[in-house]
Formats: sequence, C-alpha cells, structure tokens
Amino acid sequence: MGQHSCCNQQKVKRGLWSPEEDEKLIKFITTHGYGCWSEVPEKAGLQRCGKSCRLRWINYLRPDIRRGKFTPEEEKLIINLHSVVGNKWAHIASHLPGRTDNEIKNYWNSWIKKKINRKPTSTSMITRLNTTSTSIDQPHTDYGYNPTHLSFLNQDLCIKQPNQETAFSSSLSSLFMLDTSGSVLEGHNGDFISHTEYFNDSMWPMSKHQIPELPSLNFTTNNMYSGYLPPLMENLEGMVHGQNGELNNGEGRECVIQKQHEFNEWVEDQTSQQCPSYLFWDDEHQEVQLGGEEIVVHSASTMGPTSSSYPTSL
DNA sequence: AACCAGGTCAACCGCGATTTC
DNA sequence: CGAAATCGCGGTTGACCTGGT
Repeated sequence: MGQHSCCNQQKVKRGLWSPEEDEKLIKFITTHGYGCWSEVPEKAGLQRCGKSCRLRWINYLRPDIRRGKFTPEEEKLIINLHSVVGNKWAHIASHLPGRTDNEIKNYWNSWIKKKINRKPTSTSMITRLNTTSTSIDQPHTDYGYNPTHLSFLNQDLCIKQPNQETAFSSSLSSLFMLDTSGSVLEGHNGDFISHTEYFNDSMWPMSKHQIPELPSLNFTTNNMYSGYLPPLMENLEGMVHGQNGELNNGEGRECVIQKQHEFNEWVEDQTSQQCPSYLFWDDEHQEVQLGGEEIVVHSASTMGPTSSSYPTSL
C-alpha cells in the first residue's frame, strides 16, 4: 500500500508547479480533456504523477475557479453548512461555485484557529446563566412576540425518511437545517427534517399533532437555521423566541443550535457582529442558550401562546 | 538587517470508495 | 467475483509571506 501506482514512476517531480508545467497541463486538458489522470502526465509531457496533475487542475488551473477573498455571504454559508455537515469540505464546496474544498478547508482551519485563540470560556457563560435574575421560574413574560416572523424554534421537528414515512427522531442528535421560509431543509444522510410552513397566531401554540402536511423540500441557502438538535429537545414541545423578535429571520439573522463545545469555537465572532441569535445546547444545565444568554425552552405543559423567558438584554 | 512567530495556502499523503479488468 | 487501478476526500505538511521585535 502507500504510493499510488501512478506515483511509482521514476523522475516524478514534486513540490510547487512551475508556470511552464501549468501551461503544459492547461494546454493538454483544454485540448484533450482528462479521461484518465494517470495518463495525463505522459501525454502532456509532465514529470508529475496523475494525482498531482488532477489536484493542480482541480484546485488551481480549471477555468471556472474563483479566487480571492471569501465574501461575507460565502463565509456565512460556509459556517452554516459546516454546522450541519462538519468537515465535509467537498460537500460544502459544492454549494460555493468556483470554490474548492481545499480552499474552504484552509479558510476554515485558519478561521477556527482564530476563534479558539480568543473564544470565551464556557464557564463564563454558565456563570452568567446562573446569576441571571429571570429564569424558567418566572415564565410567561410577554416580550412582544411577532408572529409574522419565525421568532422561535418549534421543537416539534419531524424527521422524514427517504421512504416518506414520518418518524420522530430518537437516539442520536439530529442534524438539521431549517429554512427560514418555514419549510423544510435537509438533514444528514439523506434524511430531512420537516417543519410547518409559516406559523401564525392561529397555529400557536402547536403540538406535534397539529403539524400540517409536510411541505415539499425547499432548500435555500439564505437565512437558514442550522445546527444540531439536542436529543432532549426532540421530546419537548417547546418554543424559543427572543425579545422583540431577536430570533426572527426577517432581518436575515440566523439561529444555530450547536453542541456547546462546537458553539464555543465561534460564538465570539457572532456576538461581535451584534448578531447574538445563536443557540447552543448546554449539556450540563440542559438548557438552550443564546449567545451566552439564557433562553428557556418551555415544555408543552407550561407553554402559553406568547410565553417566553428572556432574561437579559442582548 | 536579522531573526522569529504566526498565518496562509499549495501540495502531498493515506485511505476508503468506486470503477475497471 | 476478486484484484488491481483509479478516483476523491479529509488530514497534514512545509514553503513562503508578513509583521513584530
């Protein structure tokens, strides 16, 4: 094992590509295509292995490659997708035309390092949570829930299997992305999680029995919710919303539920944008938190139409 | 000017998946 | 059907760059 057969040839050059080599490869590929990469070096007159040629073409030379800084939209998309699929760089890259998995991976690793270096500690957030004056003990405070926006997370999410049988999630945490249009987004491994369409007053509060017929799959990459659905929350008929609709997506904000350790890696960046609408699941306290602040997830038995507990200003 | 540390990014490596023979 | 070849992916490396001292 080890070396690919294509790399066993002698006199195979390694390291950075010279402009001359690039030119040879471009010339060959544009005129002949690349049916079999192992044959490309010889035919193109390159002393490289086919694998190296393939990599050079895909990551650097192909004409539709897009170079330069990532736009805020691309960055946002990467963050969202990564929160759902993890280090599936090729999958993420497939949503960003012209970007390569390698480029995104490098970008993410640089970005991650920065986040880790200046991330807040989880204990500081927990301390704030514990000292906050309002909690689930003081429920049913009306903070002006605006039903025209999706200003909460309904935990009655169904996982719809490819065979179209609806089943509530069990066991492992479910990956989900929730389109802010209120429809459906994809989960992982081909599953997707459904959500009711636009919520309104008449639909609220909603139990899982009231969830209407699942709408068709409607994946959009803008203004999405994404993240992990903690196992405990799968059994709650809960709601989360913020003061004056902070969590609503009408302003293009996002809401992401993350495992705490994952959340910690990037919470600071989000709060620095004054967009603290990021949720994570605190395993220790069994609570959802928002940007370091407390959010109370009401169970169905305690939940009122506009009830929420949202103790501190954002 | 020289050195160092940290960041970036192109390229390589190893391995599982897929295709071909 | 199994082995070999090839592809494609994610992790890692190391050369180069840049800014600070």
